[in-house]
Amino acid sequence: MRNNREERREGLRERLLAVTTARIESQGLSQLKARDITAEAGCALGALYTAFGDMDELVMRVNTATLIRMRELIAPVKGETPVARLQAQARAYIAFAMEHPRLWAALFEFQLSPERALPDWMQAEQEALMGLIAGPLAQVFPALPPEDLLIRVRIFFGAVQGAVQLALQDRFIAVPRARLDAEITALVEALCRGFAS
Amino acid sequence: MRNNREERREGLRERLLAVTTARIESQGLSQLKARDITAEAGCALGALYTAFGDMDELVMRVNTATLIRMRELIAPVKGETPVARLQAQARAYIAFAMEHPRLWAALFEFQLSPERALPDWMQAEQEALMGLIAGPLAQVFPALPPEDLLIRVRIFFGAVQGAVQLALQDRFIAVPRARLDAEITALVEALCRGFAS
DNA sequence: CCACAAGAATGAACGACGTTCAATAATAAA
DNA sequence: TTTATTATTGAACGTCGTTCATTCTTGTGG
Repeated sequence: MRNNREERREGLRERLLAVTTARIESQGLSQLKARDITAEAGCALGALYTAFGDMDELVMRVNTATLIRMRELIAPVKGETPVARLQAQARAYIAFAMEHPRLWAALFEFQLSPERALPDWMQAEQEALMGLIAGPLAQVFPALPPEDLLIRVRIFFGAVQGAVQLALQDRFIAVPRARLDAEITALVEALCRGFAS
Repeated sequence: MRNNREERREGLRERLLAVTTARIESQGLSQLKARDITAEAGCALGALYTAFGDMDELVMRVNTATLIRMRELIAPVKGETPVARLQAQARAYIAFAMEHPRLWAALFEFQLSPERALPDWMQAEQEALMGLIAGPLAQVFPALPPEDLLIRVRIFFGAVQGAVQLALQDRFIAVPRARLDAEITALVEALCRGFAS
């Protein structure tokens, strides 16, 4: 049975992914150890390397799954206007970040070795997430050529992401949820109104 | 001679700081090793721990020095209006980030263990850097109460920082320097005009 | 049902890392 | 010069990710 083999292999992969996701969510990326993961998953240390190339790949699989979860949350968000839609999307982003702070933090705490290439499947998901705001942004800036829109999307996404990150992980100035929502909503409004279309 | 002792001790500290700074700048934070640093500084491995508590403290000293360098570059920047000044400050920030990309990246790549407190001297320098934009921002938003201004400063700083970071470290969409300057200048303009004062 | 080849799982071993500390060397005091 | 104090040293330690010879399991042909 070829089937049986691949099923077992896939089962191990899924168990490892689930355990790793749970451990990142409960203790953070920095506390992640291969020995803890395999012990909790009920397999040998070396088994991890039969399912994934290395720890980096495992973490990137978890992060990609996180990006997918975020995309599935943000994609259906609607709005009466393109701007209202972008604002609602930003609030959905905040909601996820506050609900799963360590999973969300792992997205940027993880640093791939500089010489290694980002896997296609992760790059694709990053672009898919950014693609969610490309549509509304194209409506807000109808005169912008496609290649300029790519840059604008990144500036926009980076601005929202950076503001949320600084607000949420600042240890000294606690920003209440409602206040953060209001600030980021205003931020999106400002970006849409203020940029040259 | 008490003097002689402290001088030697301080000399070692400065040599280690200089070597660490140079190594971060040339190879990045991820390639930093205690053995390399002490070998290049001409001291024993253990000597590092007579000068600094651990590697984290050494890196935070370098990062704090980087924050100081940035502040010294940004502080004298003037502008005809508060908004123009903020824009010029943002461009100075970009200039530093592009001139010293790995030193700049080390500022957010470094992650202090969650249970450890950020040292006062680093927190103070972070606040000093943010304080540079508090003045102009207070002029732009004169009606904002002081405690709300603290939050606004963080949203503002985070947005610029996030946009620059995503633009500079994106491996697929290269944003030319002139274009980044223009985008961030527009971003600052939009933030100042768009937010409720 | 058995024997056997192919593949998967195992965990001891490896090398690299940050950190520690008993031993040594250097320095100031007597 | 002798002695007490302090600074420096680098071997050793514990922990980590990763590898790989060995063992066990599984699917197949007689």
